[in-house]
Amino acid sequence: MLELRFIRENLDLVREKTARRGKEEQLLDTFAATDSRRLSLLAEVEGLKSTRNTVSEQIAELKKSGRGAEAEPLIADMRRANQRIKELDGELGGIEESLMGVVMAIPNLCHDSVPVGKNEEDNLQVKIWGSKPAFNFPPKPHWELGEDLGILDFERAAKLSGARFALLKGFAARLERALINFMLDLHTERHGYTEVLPPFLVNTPSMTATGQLPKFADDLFRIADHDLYLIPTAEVPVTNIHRDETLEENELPRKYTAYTPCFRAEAGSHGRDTRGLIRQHQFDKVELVQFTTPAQSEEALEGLLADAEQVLQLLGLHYRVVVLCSGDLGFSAAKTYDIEVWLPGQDCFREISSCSNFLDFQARRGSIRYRPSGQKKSRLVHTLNGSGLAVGRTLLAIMENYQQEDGTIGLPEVLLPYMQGRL
RNA sequence: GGAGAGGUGACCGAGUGGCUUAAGGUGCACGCCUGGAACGCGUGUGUACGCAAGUACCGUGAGUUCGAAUCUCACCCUCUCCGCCA
Repeated sequence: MLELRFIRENLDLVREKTARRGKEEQLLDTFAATDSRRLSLLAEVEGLKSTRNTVSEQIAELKKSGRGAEAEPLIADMRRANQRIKELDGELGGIEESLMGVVMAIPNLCHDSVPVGKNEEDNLQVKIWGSKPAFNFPPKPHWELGEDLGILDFERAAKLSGARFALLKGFAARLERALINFMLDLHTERHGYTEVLPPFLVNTPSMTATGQLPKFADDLFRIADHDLYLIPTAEVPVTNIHRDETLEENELPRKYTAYTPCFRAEAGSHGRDTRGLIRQHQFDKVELVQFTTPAQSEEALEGLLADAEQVLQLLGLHYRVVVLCSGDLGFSAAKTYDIEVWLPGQDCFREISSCSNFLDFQARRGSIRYRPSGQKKSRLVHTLNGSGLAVGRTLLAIMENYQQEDGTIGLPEVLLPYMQGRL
């Protein structure tokens, strides 16, 4: 969420930056009208309340000094004033609700280093690492490899749960677990993150702070009869650890890593990526989350990206980094790097990590602050997060990149300690 | 799920209708004192909205009242005991 006063004073800038994302410019007109209506209502009702407070004190004085009778006309006045206050408060409540609706729907401002563009075709490649592995046989997609080896079972998963679920067996299940441990060990031991294991169900305020609600409820699974949602990413519980808190400046940056399963309804993606592990309702992810001062966040994004890249480098997987253009940027993000891993079985790069700087957009929604050393006024922190990495996609990338002519799968050396040294 | 106790500022803790402008303490910041420190003394110490005056905020939401931290109702959370359970 952007600051109310900032939008009011920079209406054209916000309008222009929202337009760069290619959406919802008319929101800003609604904002302007609703905002000024709110301000005038506020002035009127606060004036009345101010009077009421003064008069109530007078009434107290009169009653105390035994002149209760003289208070009667004042009390009658206040009864009338309260009528009006009630009306205005009611109207104000309605206005504020719709204003909130508008402000919550305005996306973050994109960072000036973000290329302007319409969709993913305008994303800018900023780095490429490694090279495509050479095969002297036609490489297969992971679903064929997995079904042939009996380690990926989509049919039975469909029986259990439906489409977009997978049953991992034997080597695949073991490899999934190995990858989780490998990633967590790397980030905690070498990159300075603190490991956390958060709840996988969160409430509405948590989903609202990170930006999934109110706009994107359709993407979430909700628990019937409870104010609880299955998390679509560990970003939600981990960022919310410090919701409604004030941190000390010397505690920043704070870096957390968490393994969680992630649950996504994938509404609106019917027919896309229907085969294999690419797009599931449930998948595992190791997430990186950072809380920083405003001065630190730009550099922190580069660091977070490097931490995620390190996983692929150690696994020996060919990848590239793209910076998302304005039109492809997520709602809450000011800047996002996607890491895309090479998949020889499908002859393309696919997203395996998304690393974003949210500036104070989430911090304002969740009231996450820090106190600059020696100052009494607190400020909003900056939040960042990124996948480090999506575990399911890492698994399938290993399967496709390390496949052998006989249909078996090799292993990156760094995983051997996690796989008891063998398949 | 049942019974009981409780939720007040960064923290502890007082406060059952109007000098509460939330006492007192701890912590923290700044200043004085000191060769330097401790002790002591003094000052300050939240958030949101608003250009400001000001308004709102004592778990959340409704209500009663001229006036609510304080009274009423509902809900949420924490603790103890019981039941159930991995």
